[in-house]
Amino acid sequence: MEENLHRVSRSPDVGTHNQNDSVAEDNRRRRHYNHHTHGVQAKDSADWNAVDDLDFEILNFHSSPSNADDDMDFEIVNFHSSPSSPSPVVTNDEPLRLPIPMLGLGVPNEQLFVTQRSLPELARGPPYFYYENVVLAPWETISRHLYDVAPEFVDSSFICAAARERGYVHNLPISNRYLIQPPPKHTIQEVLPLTKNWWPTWDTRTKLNCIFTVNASSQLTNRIRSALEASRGEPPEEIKRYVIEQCKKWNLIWVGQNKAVPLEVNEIETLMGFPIYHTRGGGGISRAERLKSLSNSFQVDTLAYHLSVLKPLFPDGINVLSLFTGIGGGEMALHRLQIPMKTVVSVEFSQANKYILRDFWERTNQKGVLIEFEDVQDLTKDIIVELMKQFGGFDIVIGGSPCNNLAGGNRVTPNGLEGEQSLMFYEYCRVLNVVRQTAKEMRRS
DNA sequence: GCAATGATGACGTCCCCG
DNA sequence: CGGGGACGTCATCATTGC
Repeated sequence: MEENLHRVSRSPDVGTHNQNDSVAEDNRRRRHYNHHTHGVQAKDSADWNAVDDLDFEILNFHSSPSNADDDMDFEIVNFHSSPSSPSPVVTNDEPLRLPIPMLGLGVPNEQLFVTQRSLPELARGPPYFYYENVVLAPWETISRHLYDVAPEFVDSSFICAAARERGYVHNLPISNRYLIQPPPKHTIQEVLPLTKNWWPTWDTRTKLNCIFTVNASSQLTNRIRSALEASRGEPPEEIKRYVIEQCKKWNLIWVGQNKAVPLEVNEIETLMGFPIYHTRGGGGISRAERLKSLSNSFQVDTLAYHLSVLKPLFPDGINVLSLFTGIGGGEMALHRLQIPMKTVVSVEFSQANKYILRDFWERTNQKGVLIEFEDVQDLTKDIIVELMKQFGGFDIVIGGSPCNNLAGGNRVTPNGLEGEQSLMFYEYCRVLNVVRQTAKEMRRS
């Protein structure tokens, strides 16, 4: 398989090691990074962004709500790349630091804004790429395979009512981003107003945790209700602690007196930025499949915020290569941004997800062409080149590769980036390289 | 009856923070 | 240093559907 080439070229020792060694290596590296996480976080993340020697301007806004125009007190901080790391390239020894809070290059209504960044030469210019994965992925390796572009780490709880910590590696412009309207509600109680009637005062949650594939059982709801009914009035601290713990663990919401239940499918659809019934796909898709597909999806508002910079660049529409499409979070973002999709070439293994995307495509009366592939390995170099000649090239390659072997919940096959599903990352790289290389050749001729 | 689908609970490790 | 949180997988029953 071709991704072996990537793996062998990754570093001299990996090809001969088994998976456990590779995981151990990643763990060792992560511990090493963790050692460096103390200190000024903003500076750290800026340094990691500083893949060449240009400085960064970070604006910290402290605007007072009364007279925001006059009283705007902002400081411009110039961070220089550390003299101890003269190499402009992200290497194994370069520490990975997660920004705290996880605001990426800035999100609406928050104080941190990075107004410009410099990309490595190889990463600059179209076609654009946008790659996503979980925050605990081995980003130093991922970044190295994506032209050394530093990931943008964003927690979607700054944009919607559910947490979703993700890293996004992309070469998009970053100025003049905007949210699609209407902006998502920021709290659980706003998104699900009926819960307000039943939400106990001692449950102080306003945000949901990350949405997973696993679902709480109805037994748990019964256990919680029994525990609360046993005490009339204010429950004792011990009961409260137990209930809160379970609510957080299973993302429960209050829908009745002492009734804490798991989220319904259409509630998750709303939280993830999809219209309700998006994953119904015209029927025939089980509830379990819908929940799983949703938990694996993009948060659409977050994605659209990043992609919004494309709107003025492609007034006539855009050609999209969508890898690991899933339920079409990228397509939904572009659709809600009203960026016409002239062509979408989609790669998706799951039959249910293909139904969902096809149903979305038809239901929203898309004028463009939708071409589907099942296996990313069918997207050979020849086929990619042929598609590009047919449509005049792709404008963006978008996708989040599988995280099964990287996710914290996986206790069976936590094999890291070389795991059976997660190594699909290297296929994203392969395809992206072909697309960017071919685009370069097409421009020359 | 049988197969397909749903429900349930057990399972470990990393990272961060207070 | 201990607690909480993270795009999950599997075997085992129970239920549904033909």
